[in-house]
Amino acid sequence: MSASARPQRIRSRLSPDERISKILATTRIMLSEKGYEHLFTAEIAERCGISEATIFKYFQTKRELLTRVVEQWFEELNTEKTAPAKQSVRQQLKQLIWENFATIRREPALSRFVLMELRADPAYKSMYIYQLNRQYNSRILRLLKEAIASGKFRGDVPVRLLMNIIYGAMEHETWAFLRGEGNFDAEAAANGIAEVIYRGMLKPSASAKRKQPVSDNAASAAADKEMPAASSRKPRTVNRTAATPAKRKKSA
Amino acid sequence: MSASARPQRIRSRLSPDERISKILATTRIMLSEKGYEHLFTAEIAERCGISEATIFKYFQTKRELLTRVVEQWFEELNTEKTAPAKQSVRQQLKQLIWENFATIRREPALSRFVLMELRADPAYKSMYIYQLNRQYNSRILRLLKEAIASGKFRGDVPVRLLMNIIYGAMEHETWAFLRGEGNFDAEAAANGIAEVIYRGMLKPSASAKRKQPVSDNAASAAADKEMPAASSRKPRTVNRTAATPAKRKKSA
DNA sequence: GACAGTTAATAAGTTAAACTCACTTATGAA
DNA sequence: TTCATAAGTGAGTTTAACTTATTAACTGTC
Repeated sequence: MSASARPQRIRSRLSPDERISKILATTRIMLSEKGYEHLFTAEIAERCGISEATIFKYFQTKRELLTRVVEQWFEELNTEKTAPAKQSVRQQLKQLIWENFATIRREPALSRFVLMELRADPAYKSMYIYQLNRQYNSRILRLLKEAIASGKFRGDVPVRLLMNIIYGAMEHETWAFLRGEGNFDAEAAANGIAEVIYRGMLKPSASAKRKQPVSDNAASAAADKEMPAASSRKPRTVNRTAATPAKRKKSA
Repeated sequence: MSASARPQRIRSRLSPDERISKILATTRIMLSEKGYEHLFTAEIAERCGISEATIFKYFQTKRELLTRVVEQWFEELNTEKTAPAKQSVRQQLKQLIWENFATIRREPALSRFVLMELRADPAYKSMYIYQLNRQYNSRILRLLKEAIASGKFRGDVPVRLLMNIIYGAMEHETWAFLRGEGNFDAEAAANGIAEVIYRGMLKPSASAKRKQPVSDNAASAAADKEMPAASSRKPRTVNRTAATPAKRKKSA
């Protein structure tokens, strides 16, 4: 076999931007497939059809590469705005929580990486991903602030605490799923969380409208209209990526 | 200097139990000092005055060693029971949450390890630490169940969800601290979480006792009486330690 | 269409830290 | 005193992230 056997190095030689895109895209797919702890730079390189050294030409560390992947993901998420749909606060809250669950379900590996690795990073708050995360959370934040400002919600609980309750609850509802223990009921969970928060925050005076029907199924399906503008707050002076390398990185 | 210079190998040669105890104790101290990502088996060995190989004689992996450390910690925590103090549900809830915060503050590094590493382990639910964690949580769980059973709390929200809300909230309130960004206000956070949960769960009918004074400071200081027995549920068929090695562990 | 300068890409390393194994030696029982 | 047992270790191996010296693909110039 092999008539004209020339090993012929058909090296592709892309522009940095193209190469970086390709590495990021491949990494994202592989991260979803294998999960963080089973993802190796050597394999990423192989799948990209390049050498490992090339990856490290464009990314200082493996961690930086993964962080960039997650940043891209969040940028996507922050683009696809959903409808603010004139609903009750109660329904909006549930809807936003449900959407958050949907995001986690769509990308378990990426979510896991954020929760496990990035959030615990000592430099987290100075990372770009922190800003992106804030932006992602801003819809719920705005809803809560408005509900308080308008007098529907009580003013004696800090919004920050409310956010922590809501996001903490979502994460906890989600851990078994992220561990690979099967699906979770986003509908029920979103409803439950929204319910407790809503009832816990409703102003006593506002309970003229007594005994609302607590059930509220359906209303899932993520809508996709535009939102005014409002949330185009730019990251302040934040390192794009660049956090603690934490691992190795000798001779810095 | 050095009159009778004899290198003299004063090898200690302890019994397995003693050696294991010493390694565990040393590891716990070092984990608190350095944190998980900067803790190396070589250093642990050095501080124990033994060779690295000895550590691996008694612990299959570094992860197993750390897991054992955390198990011991939880066993301690589950022993030091605090007073059930006949207080209102609202006050008990706050108190228990506050105690949980106090535990995290006392051992940030151990807490971080549990939250970051163990909880995300695919085998988490079959690990001994999962049982210990359940036992640790059982006080809040019991409180909630009783509040529901007695009719004080509504019955339309699953206790599991309530637990997730409470523990999720605590974790989120705690992350900045665990990242090393300074202290947190356990008093305020415990009060806020208890407040939202309590109001969110209170049965409408029970609001005859209208407008309770919401403030409720002090009441911190962990008491330390005994509790009946009640929570001596044995771990079912659960591996002591033994989870996914996840890293290395070749030629298994 | 040869030449040179630039820079994408890589082969062949190095390093760190978890883990292994063949061997050594303290100890206690006979 | 001897010897079996098992605690302990020195000197590895392995793996996967990261480095560096070098090669060669492309670009513009004449």
